[in-house]
Amino acid sequence: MRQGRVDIGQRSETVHRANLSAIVRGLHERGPLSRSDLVALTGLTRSAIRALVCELVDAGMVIEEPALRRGTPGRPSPIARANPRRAVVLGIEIMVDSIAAAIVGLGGVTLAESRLERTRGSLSPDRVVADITELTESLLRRVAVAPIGIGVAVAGVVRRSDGLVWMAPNLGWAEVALGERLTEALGLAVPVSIANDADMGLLAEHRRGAAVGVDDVLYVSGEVGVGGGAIIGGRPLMGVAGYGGEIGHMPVNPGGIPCRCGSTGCWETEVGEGALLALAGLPPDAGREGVEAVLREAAAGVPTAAAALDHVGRWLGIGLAGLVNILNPQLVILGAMHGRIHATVRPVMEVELDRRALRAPRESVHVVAASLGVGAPARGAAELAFEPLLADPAAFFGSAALAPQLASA
Amino acid sequence: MRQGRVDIGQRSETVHRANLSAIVRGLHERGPLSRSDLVALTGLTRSAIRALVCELVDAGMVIEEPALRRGTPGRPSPIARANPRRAVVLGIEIMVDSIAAAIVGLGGVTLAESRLERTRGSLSPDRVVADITELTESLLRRVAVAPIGIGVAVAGVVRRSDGLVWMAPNLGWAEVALGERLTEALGLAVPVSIANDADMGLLAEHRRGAAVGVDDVLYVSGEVGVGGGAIIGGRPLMGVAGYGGEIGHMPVNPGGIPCRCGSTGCWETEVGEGALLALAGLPPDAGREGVEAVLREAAAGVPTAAAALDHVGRWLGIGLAGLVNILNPQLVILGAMHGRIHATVRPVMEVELDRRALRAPRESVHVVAASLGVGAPARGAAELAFEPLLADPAAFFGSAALAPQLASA
DNA sequence: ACAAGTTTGCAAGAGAGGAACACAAACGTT
DNA sequence: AACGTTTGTGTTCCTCTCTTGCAAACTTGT
Repeated sequence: MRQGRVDIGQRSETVHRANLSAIVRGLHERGPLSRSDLVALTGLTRSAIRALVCELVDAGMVIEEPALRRGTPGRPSPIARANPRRAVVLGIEIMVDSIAAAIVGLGGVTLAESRLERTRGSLSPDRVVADITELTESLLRRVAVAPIGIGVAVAGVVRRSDGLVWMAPNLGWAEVALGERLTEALGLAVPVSIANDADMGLLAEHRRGAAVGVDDVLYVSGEVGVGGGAIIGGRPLMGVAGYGGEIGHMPVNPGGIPCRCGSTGCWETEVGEGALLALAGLPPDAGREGVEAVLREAAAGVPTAAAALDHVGRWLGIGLAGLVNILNPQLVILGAMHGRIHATVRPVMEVELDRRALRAPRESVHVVAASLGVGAPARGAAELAFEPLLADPAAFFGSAALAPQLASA
Repeated sequence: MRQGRVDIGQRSETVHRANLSAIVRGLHERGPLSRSDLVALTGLTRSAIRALVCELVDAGMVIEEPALRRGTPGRPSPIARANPRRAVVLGIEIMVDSIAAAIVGLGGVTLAESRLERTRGSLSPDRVVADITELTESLLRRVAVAPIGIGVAVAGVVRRSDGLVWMAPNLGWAEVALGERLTEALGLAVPVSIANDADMGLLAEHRRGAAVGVDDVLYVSGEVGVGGGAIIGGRPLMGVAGYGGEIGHMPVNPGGIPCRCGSTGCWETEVGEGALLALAGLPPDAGREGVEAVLREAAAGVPTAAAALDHVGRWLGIGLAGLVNILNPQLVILGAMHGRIHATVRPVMEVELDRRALRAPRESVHVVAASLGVGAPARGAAELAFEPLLADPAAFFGSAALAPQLASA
């Protein structure tokens, strides 16, 4: 009767699950909360909160601390806090020039992290999988807690369902079954979720950065390519297969420069790192240092550098205008290269935005630079890996996370 | 304690509400279902379904019919069907050249409808409100049932929260408080929801048309302007203020033709009705008949007409490629003018789409013409007006909809 | 020390769906 | 025409979960 599909009917058990979820999610996302805070957050009664919190304490998910006097009248309310060592996840990022991994505990605490710098273009799937295995095993040895999930952010177009990396031009990958390969290589019997790096950068900003509490956010992250992600109505924009958010390849100038995707005049050809470096007369492989050099030169009054930034800023505004009209976000976050040039190009960008976005959506949007720096995708990937636990904490009551069960050990 | 905000905590009452909602929504969207269908749909037990259906029958929302033999073994299951006269809504559309209203009953049956043709540009807010009042009162007199909600689709940029029409260039409106004015003029003590016409056309297609069961849909509807809407992950893309979906004003050719929005090279300037007519050498006010003339001429081999369609088709593909990359929809529905020219321009459109959309999202998308014709926005508006009832049927158990309570009467 | 205000803890109560059983109706076979 | 099989209803009792109401605990301010 109850086949694989989602049953929309609800039962008392569903209620309990949802309420446990609300508490754990609240503690994970907002930090420690008193019981009365939880009453206010959920709208449940004190008795219900008491029972639920006790259940979570018994399961080890939550630690309750005696109380603390806040100078307000009334009996002080005990503080509940997520137990970071009761459930940890592994957040991994595979970027163009580095690979990083972090172990994050419930509540969002980073317990350990490590990064390998790599030169661009030298990242074969085999090598990456080997690097990640090594990073991961050393981190897990250090922390000695078995993770409940693994999230991976990768700079490419990813099918969410099975973690197939359809295309990652900057890594030179095509159709790499990264999900399968990592599951096998790590040998940990937990789910591995693969996602796009920009989507994960956005998730990190939404949980821990500039977009906390904002339900309609657009994220633009320009590294070698221009990636992006969006949160619409509080939920990540994924699309039917999880390929959504590839804003770098929207045509903004169809008669323009050929793009490596096969089209011409994609946004990426006008606002990508390559465009900025080329206009500034720097070699295309100058990378992040090249961008810094352009910013320095422009500040020093070098005309080509200033013109390059002007061009990129202008086209940034043009593309954002379209996206603002389509998505009506409350916030636009510029990450990576675009975050770094934001302060400089802001005036020209806003000229185009003012001119080309419809007045109504224009007035409801703010554009800011990302607040999290390097490592944001890994943190977002960790949040992704936490999602099953946050959605149904009771499903994890049984698993004793404290016994490390490494693949090699 | 339980202030205005949404409490995320659940209680047994929530479960009951959700289950009633699932049943009513199922009957409304899918048509009559047997009790055992409802068991399969919800995953609840027979006992629970029985109790819930009986409750709905007692409230008059649902009519249960004896059974009917279907030639399958087993005891026949009684058929539950939504009672169309127990709850009706008013769906209204304000388009460039006509105003229409329909009374739709629970289950999606149109009980009465009426349309006023108007010449373009002659639609002042006062006149429109008066026309709607008249249309509505005559329909309500005919049906003699008081509506539980009113939905209005209007060809303009609308703020959902209060029904402010921020801008409707084709009607010549700016900042018209349509929600307030209609609430007052109609004098019915029920909520009036205003929305964009394309969003409502899409909602109609999603509930009753080509997009039934599809959770990621993009809708493009070109009339005088080019409007659009999207459903992402099963939910309408609204954005922070409900302005989302204004795809007509994404810049696709920033050095191109000035757009009436103040920008240049908006998609609308390349694929709007105005562009087609101008390229075909017809006057800009030739309207829908002009488009038909262009299609006829092209079929007859007139070069300018063919070239005009080629241009529009090509740019249609270019813009769709960007949108497909951004949203990764499963289905693109072309409504209004774009639905009519779809069959003709399909080849060139697909050339651009194949070339400019990334392979992964391109392969997961189908482009089709709208399946609902004239009147789709009004049907969508009716669905919008039903939403509160579908979300919480029990809240409407008290109200006796059968006593007509007209404004004038 | 006392009053006021807030929160905890506990026990009883109410709402809602689940499980199991008996029974009913239709189909196909013998 | 009688049989068993299948599918589904109706009913009763049970379990789960949150709410209600009351007394006690704790802090602040007078």
